[in-house]
Amino acid sequence: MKKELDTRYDPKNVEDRLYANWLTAGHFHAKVDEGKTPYTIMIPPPNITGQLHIGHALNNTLIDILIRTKRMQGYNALWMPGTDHAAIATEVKIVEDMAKDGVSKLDLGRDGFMERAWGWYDKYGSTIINQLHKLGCSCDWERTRFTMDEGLSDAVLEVFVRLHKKGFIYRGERLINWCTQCQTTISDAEVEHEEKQAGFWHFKYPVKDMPDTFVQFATTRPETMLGDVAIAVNPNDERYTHLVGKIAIMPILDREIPIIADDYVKIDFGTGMVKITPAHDFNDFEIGQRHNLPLINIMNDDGTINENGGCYEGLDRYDTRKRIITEFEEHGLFVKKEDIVNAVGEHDRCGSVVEPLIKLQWFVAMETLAKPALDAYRNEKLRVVPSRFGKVYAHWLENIRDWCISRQLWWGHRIPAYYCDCGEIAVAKTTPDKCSKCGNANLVQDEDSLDTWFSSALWPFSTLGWPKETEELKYFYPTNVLCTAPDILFFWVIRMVFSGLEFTDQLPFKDVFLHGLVRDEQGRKMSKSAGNGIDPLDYVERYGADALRFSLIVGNSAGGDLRLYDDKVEQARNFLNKIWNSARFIMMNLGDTPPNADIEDLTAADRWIISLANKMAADVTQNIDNYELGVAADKVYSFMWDEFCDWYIEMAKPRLYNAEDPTRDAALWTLTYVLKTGLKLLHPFIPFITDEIYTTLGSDASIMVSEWPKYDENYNFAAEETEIEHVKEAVRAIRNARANMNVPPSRKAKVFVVTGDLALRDIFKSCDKYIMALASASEVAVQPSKAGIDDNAVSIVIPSAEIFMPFAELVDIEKEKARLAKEIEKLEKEVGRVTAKLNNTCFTDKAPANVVEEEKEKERKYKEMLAAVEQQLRALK
RNA sequence: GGGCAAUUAGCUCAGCUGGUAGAGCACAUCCUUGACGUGGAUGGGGUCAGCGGUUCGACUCCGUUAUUGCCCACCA
Repeated sequence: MKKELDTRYDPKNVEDRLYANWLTAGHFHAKVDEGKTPYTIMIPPPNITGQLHIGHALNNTLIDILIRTKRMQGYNALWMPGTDHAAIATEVKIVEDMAKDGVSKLDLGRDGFMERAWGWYDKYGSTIINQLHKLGCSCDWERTRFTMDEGLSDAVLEVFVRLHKKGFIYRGERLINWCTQCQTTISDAEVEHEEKQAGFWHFKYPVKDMPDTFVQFATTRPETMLGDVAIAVNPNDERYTHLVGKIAIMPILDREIPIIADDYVKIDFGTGMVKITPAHDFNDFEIGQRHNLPLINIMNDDGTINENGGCYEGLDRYDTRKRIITEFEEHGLFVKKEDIVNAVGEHDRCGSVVEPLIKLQWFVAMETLAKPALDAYRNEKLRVVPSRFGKVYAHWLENIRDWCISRQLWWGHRIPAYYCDCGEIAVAKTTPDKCSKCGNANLVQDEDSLDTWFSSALWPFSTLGWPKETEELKYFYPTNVLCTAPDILFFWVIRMVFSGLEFTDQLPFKDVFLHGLVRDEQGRKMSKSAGNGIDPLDYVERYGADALRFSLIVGNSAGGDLRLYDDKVEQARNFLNKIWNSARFIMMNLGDTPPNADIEDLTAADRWIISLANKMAADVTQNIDNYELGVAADKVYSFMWDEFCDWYIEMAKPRLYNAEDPTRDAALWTLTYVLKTGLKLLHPFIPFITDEIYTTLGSDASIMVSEWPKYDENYNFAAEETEIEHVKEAVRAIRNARANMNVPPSRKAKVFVVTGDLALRDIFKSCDKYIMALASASEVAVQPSKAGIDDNAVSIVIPSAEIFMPFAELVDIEKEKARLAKEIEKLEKEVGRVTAKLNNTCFTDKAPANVVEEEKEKERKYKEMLAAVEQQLRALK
């Protein structure tokens, strides 16, 4: 049944309706099916705290393109969705929310807090997931998982216990990064270093029993002097050899500290003397270990000074800094302040300055685990796209340090360690009945929870049921590709790789496909604080999901950042409208029965466009396989708009408008066939409009379960491709000449096409109606010579022919002469260039034969054209 | 301090394995032709950042400089 479409495409009438249809039809759901090859992608689980932002939109559009393509190609495509509990990010939000009600964590207690947190989860946990529907994401929603699900939590416990058993998880007192704001430890990856202007204060300490002798040093953190336990110099520093072994006095506390020698100290930096504070600096910690120095912790968890700071106890760290400087000044022990640029570690969540503190924490020993992850990359088992990020991946693994996994938070997986009064620690998935050593039944579980990335590291297999050996796990795992932004390469990607290798003996994915950041029109990073964030749903509202998706993809390369703004989305919207109208046009001309045509019935134009579509299908498929999605989108875009709409449809019109035309059905068949091919290739990018058109065209089933176009040698028409190129060339030349003379399209002209080549004459004759339709010609005469053509006719030379248009009354002879002269100049230049190249024996000797042959052909052609134009110029009176 | 990118038309960006540069927007002229003015036709505009090198030939490979951006890093 023939249907009419509106003149404009309105996504509002389409998107929600189709999405509901897809859900009802169950097209997103992937079941284990040994008869099909699985293709799996795990969603990078969004935090339950947030709203969908433009980065999610890009990420999930990319994934959806891959998934939809593979699904159409016949793979059993599973896109597993889910969310991340995002320990600290969520806990901070919940605490803020509680504060509005005047309630604190301590008020509620652990159980009360968790209850409230789950309430938060119930309320907001699905926000982003639901917003993904709007984008058209074809996730298998029936399989939605959450990192704190029962199954995933079980996986976390299993992993913790196994790693502990193997000795990879240990508990120890180490220097860790402490956030005084969030009051928790954080991992190295969570510390951001930013270069900032900082003070660099120089002080001196007196030396015991050596009047008028001082040790002078500098620090960016004077408050840590309260924890100084030594002064170090380089053992080869002759200036200070006599001081090594002596005792310096830390004046405020009257603490006696040794002067030691250590290679770490650089002789030529500063005074060559360094204060050593093992409890508050990573380097100093190591030096302390080497020299058996005590650890003096001077700081409370909230950043105030503790009892070890003498009279500074209770004072904030920065107030202490100021006071200490003043106090040293008063004692004449302050030397000077320098302004330097220094990289200070800040917590990536809250931005407050991180303090290295000594704490008893849980760690994962990384050295052994990292090795296979590194090997997988080096042996090219793991492919990183774009490849440059592979180096970043490798560099991180080569320099990896142990991973601090305990967090002083409640929202998360509680560490399965149980303490007995006797000192015994049990690590087990469930609370042990009694202590295995002393039999005491009163075991107390560790208060801390795990780093949020500990659970997301297991995501590719925990979501499929691991540690249970489910059939889903066997079938869908390992996944095919992990698609995400490079900023979580260290946090997440690397940890999934080593976890996968350790627990499943397989890489969790074969490819890592990394994309860039979405920026605003000025190229700034989008952020809430800058107020330049774009709500993707706003674009969906204004232009539709397809337009947003397409604007995020077209013209972008893998890993590259992209700017997004209205113009771009409008461009995409216009493209959708173009597609829509091409379909509308075709449907208007379609009869009640579907058009039918055999290959023999097809004209050159039909074969030409079919051949292009055929090649494009192969090209685009390859681009998608290589994650060159921007290139793929670009190719279909210009095919559909330039070749199909602007050329083919226009060529088909005269045939459609003539009911008697014997090739009318062939044209209709071709139009439908090529449109469908284009729609299919576009469907992964713009799922809604393509399905709407496809089904309106008469298909009962959604395009998303149709077959992906494949290259078909039967549809390769090389000869017709060049034939139509000749015709296009002629049309362009005529249009060009007419535009030059300002001849309106309404004024038709007779066109003479002159060529000595019989085959070319046949082509032009058979395509005369195209030239008439496309180049405003009233009549096309194809002939072997110029016989009968007025000398003053406008003449144009193209490689395949000479074209004449008798426009005598319109032609300004002088202008025409000038135009031809310019043409001659252009051709002479070409001839000169090609001839020079061919006269160069280096070129003819060394260049491949086909290249030389091509150049010779060009030379012949240009010379021929030049001669023709020269003759025309002479002919003008 | 290292590492990695980018530098192509006025603007935003494509350009795979080396063979005389492309798109969108903007601009100019024209067209209300029976799908679309969210359209069509034609045109102007680039020594592909600079300098060296490899090559018959380089936007494309190598080196180097400059500018910009990102990542990593315990120099007190």
